[in-house]
Order: sequence, then C-alpha cells, then structure tokens
Amino acid sequence: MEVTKNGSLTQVSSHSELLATQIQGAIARAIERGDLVGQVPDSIPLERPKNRDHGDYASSIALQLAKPAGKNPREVAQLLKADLESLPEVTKVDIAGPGFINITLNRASQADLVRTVILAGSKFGTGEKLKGVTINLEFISANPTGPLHLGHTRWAAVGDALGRVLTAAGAKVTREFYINDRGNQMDLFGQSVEAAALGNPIPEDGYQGEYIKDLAAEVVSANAGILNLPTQERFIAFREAAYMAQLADQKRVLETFQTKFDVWFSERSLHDSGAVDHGLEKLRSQGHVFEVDGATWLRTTDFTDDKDRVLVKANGDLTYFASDTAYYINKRERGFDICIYMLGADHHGYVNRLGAIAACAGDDPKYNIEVLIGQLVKIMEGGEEVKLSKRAGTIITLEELVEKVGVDAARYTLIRYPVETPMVMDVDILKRNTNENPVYYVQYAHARIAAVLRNADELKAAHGLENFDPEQLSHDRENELLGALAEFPRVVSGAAELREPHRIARYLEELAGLYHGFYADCRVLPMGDEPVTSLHSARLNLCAATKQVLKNGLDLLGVSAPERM
RNA sequence: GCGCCUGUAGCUCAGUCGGAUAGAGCACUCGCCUUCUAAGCGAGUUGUCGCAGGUUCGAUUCCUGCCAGGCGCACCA
Repeated sequence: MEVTKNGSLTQVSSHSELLATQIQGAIARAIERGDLVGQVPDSIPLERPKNRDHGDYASSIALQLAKPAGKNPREVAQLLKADLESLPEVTKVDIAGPGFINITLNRASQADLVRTVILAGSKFGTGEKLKGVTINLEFISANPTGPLHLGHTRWAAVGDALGRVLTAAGAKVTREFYINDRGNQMDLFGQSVEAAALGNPIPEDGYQGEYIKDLAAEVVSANAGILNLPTQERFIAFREAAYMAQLADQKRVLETFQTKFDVWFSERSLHDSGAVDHGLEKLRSQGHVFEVDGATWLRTTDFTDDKDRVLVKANGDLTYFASDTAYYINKRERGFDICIYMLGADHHGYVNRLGAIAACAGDDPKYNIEVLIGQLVKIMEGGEEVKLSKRAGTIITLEELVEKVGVDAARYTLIRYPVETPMVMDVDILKRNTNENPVYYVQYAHARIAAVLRNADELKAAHGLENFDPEQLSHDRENELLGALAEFPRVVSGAAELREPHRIARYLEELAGLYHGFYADCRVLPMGDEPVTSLHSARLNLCAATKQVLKNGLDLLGVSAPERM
C-alpha cells in the first residue's frame, strides 16, 4: 500500500484507514493554524452508519474534540471538512446533527477494492497488528481419563478459531494442549480400568462411565498377558495402556473436529525434565517463596491473589499449583511473549492465581499472561435441558455432538457467541438444515456464488480482472456489498486484538446477507442471448471478491466453504 | 460472607474507545421462482435495554447500590 503526498492511497485496501489518517492530518493542521487547541488523537472513531443517508462512513470525532477545544462541535467539524473533501476518493462531506461528519465515497474508488481482494486472495484480511508477537495459546487441556465432552467442545472450536485469527493478525501462535497425566486422578483412572477388566466393582471415587469397560476390553486385547502380571505391575500396565488409548482417542476426535495442536505437553514431562525444580528455584530467587508448617508456599498475596498458595505439601508432595507455576515459567523460557489460557467458568478462581504466578516470576501480569474465561454451555434436546452428569453417565461427548449435527454446524454455533455469555445449544435446531442455522446462511452464499461463477464459465462470460471496470458498480446494493468487503481486515484485526473470534462469524452473516440482497436485485449473468457487457464482468468480479472474503472468513473459523449445497 | 460472569423483542442472541430513530435470526402476517442455487429476497408486527441513583451536551455502553440466575472460593486434581 503506497501513500501519495496528499495522503491518498494509490492501492486502496482500506478506506477507513485512509480517512482516519486524513482526519488526523486535518486535526494536526488545524492545531498548527491555531484554530484548534488540543492533541491529535491516536485513533479516530469511524463507523459505517446504519442509516444510508449518513454516508459511507461517519465520525463523531468533532464531538469529542469540541470540549477540550472549547468550541461548538459543528465548528470543529467545519475545520476538518475541507481536508476530507480534498481526497479524490471522497465525493461529499456533510456535517449533520450535533456535529457528526458524514462522508460519502467516490463509488469507482470503492469498487476498486474488488481488485485488491482478488489480487490478495487468501491473504486478504490478514494484517500485521500482532506482528512480532509470539503467543502460546493453551486450550482444552483435559485429563486423559475420559472422552472429551461438551465442556471441552466450546474451547475446541473457539480456541482453534482464535489461533487462526491471531495468526491472521500476524502473531506467531503455538497451540498447546496440557495433558494432566500425573497425580491421583491418573491412579484412580488406572484402577478403574483394571477393575473393569477383572470384573471387580469400580472403586468408590473411580470412573464409572461405560467407556471404562470398553477401554478395559481394548487394553486387554491389545496387551496379551496383562492379566497375569504381578499386582503392582499389572496396575501400572493398565494405567499406562489406558492413558495412551484415551489420549489417542482425544487426538483422533479433535482431528475430526478440525482442531489442531502444535504441542501436546505432558505434565509428567515437566517433572521428569526438572522444570518443576527449576521453576521453584526461579521463584525463590524472585523472593516470593516461604516455609510455614512444614510446607513451601508462594506468597501470591504480594500480588492479585487473596490467599497464599502451597507449592510443596508438608508431606513432601508437589501440589498441582507447583506444576502450574513451573509450566508457566517453562512457557516463557520457550520464548512466548504472551501466554493465553482458555478456561471454563468453573475455573475462574484461578485467574488471580495465574496472574500472581506471572508477577512472582518477575513478569508483567497485564501483558505476559491472559486468562479467558468461558461460560458453560447448556444443551437442549427435545425441548428440555440435558443435565450433564458424569455420575449419571449423561455426558455428551464432543464426538456425539458431531455425529448429531456435523462439524460445521457444531463449530460455527459454538464460535458465534462471545465466550463470556452462557449459551444454550438446541440440538434439534442444529440438526435441521434450514436457515434457523446461521452457518448454512453463510455457506449458502458461498455456494451460490460458486454456482454463478460456474455458469459464467459455461457462458464464456469473461470475468478476469483485465475486464474489470470499477465505474460499472454504482448500484446501492453493490455499494453496500463493497463497503462490507472493505471492513473485513478491520474485523479480523479487531477479533484478534479483543480475542473474540465470534466477530468473524457475525461479520460473515452480515456479508452473506448483503450478497443475497445484491443477488436479488442485480442480475449478474447475461439473460438469454444478451451480449456480455462490462457491467456483467464487473459484477462477476464483485462476486468473485465476495466469494474470496466468505472463504477467508470461514477458514478463520475452521468451517468449510462448500462449492455446492 | 467474598469474588467472577450474565440479565436487551414471545424464543436464541448481537451491539470495538459513550453518539444520530436500539439490531439480527427464529416465530407470526403478507408478497416474490416463464432464465444466475427460494438453504434466498422484500414488506409488516414485536422493547420500562433487570431496578434505582450518579457522571455529561448525550448512557444499553462508564461509576455506585440493589434484585434475579449461573459459577467459584483446598497442604483436591
């Protein structure tokens, strides 16, 4: 993207950026002239007004500047007007209401965006906002003692999408799954599987699910002679074999769910590699470790925590918290600037604790660590809430959900809402292939365009960029569609910065809606024996650009973009 | 008791630094396939933005208190 001396972009990829820099420049010049008092703001509010009478872009900047400048907002707007009008991309600047600046763009210059999108292809929407930032994104991190269930599923979808979004914004992202393969729960798990294999009752606090029996049978058939081992060895053998089988199952299920991890990090390896000792040393050297009642503590109350935490119990055992601290320190030493943890609402008590870990390690808890808390998902089926209970065996697994509704619908629905809202998933609706299911609305727009482009090829209607004349796109529907396409990069970088992938989904729904509206009012292909005009070509290019953006957005969500439906 | 999240249309939910008449889908009513995918488009109806104060030119948005729902407060994992 080049910038000419008057601030106009020769290769327009974002009018909002152009307008923002121009407004900043105009403010600076007004200050220089002495017409304004104050500072040039870092960011300029620019929105696409809902009401089309308010132009293509609107800014409330004058209302914000008015008070410090001691001027009427409309006067302030007046000071900036001429500079905006001088842009070749701008057709009209109106000052409206209390002092809003409404900007109408030159249509051909807006339409030129089509060229940018098509040339950028799958890169359109990517940016450099997070360039140079190395992020560790940890999500799901389930115990390897059972199948992944609905509670993990939200994070599987959202975490994976967030990884894609952060990457698109220029960050270097490592997706990591922490395997809690150490401690009591693993032993209970081993005992449970062993008991099932021997036909003994499952221990009181053990794992009761039906899958334990299946796992037991699997372990026995894959490990001949396991039943004849001495008691202690037999237990270990069961525990390890069941662990491996369960982990493999989790990996398999996640793969079908289009969720990929770069690192599967074992808690045991943390201990075996000496990372825990190393972590303790590091914390000691920072001066936040103390001994009381025979236990070793971390003084997390020096920071955000409400009580201190035990690292080493009086009996010499390491706590789970010790692993957490070591793991965090390990991540930082592997070179990650930001460690993002995605946790369920039932773990929100950990937020302060984790922040305190970072602070105790000498890091900045406001930058180096981020904890995202997601509310739990309720599930409805047959008009009733399905109560999830491990004991009662009424857990819904990720795999079952996918069998019921498919990967695309499951992922899309889970990603569509901000994670802090408790969501209700109605399986019956998701099973329907109707537009009650927004994923189909978006996918349908993509498939529809694919069909139009196929038909164009059949008609030999040329639609390469060499035939593209932006002047042709002057219909209101085209204008709205173009405006939305232009927003995509901003939506992606916003979603990345705010860690909110649901913004991508909401945007795609809007874009799909605008396409459908365009399609209804603007005939793309020639009718009958009509010749192919430059209007047809221009619209075909607009279709191709829209298809590209829909595809790029769906890719960010890990949802397929079908050519046919 | 303390802390976190949520409370927006009949239902499920959007609503980036406060902004111009509060949005979408579903549901309901009515139109639109004699040529590009009707899984679509268009029109209509639907609101004390939980309640009460405060901050200001302006609050669904920020602050305080209250009410309701969910979740959490271990030398458990």
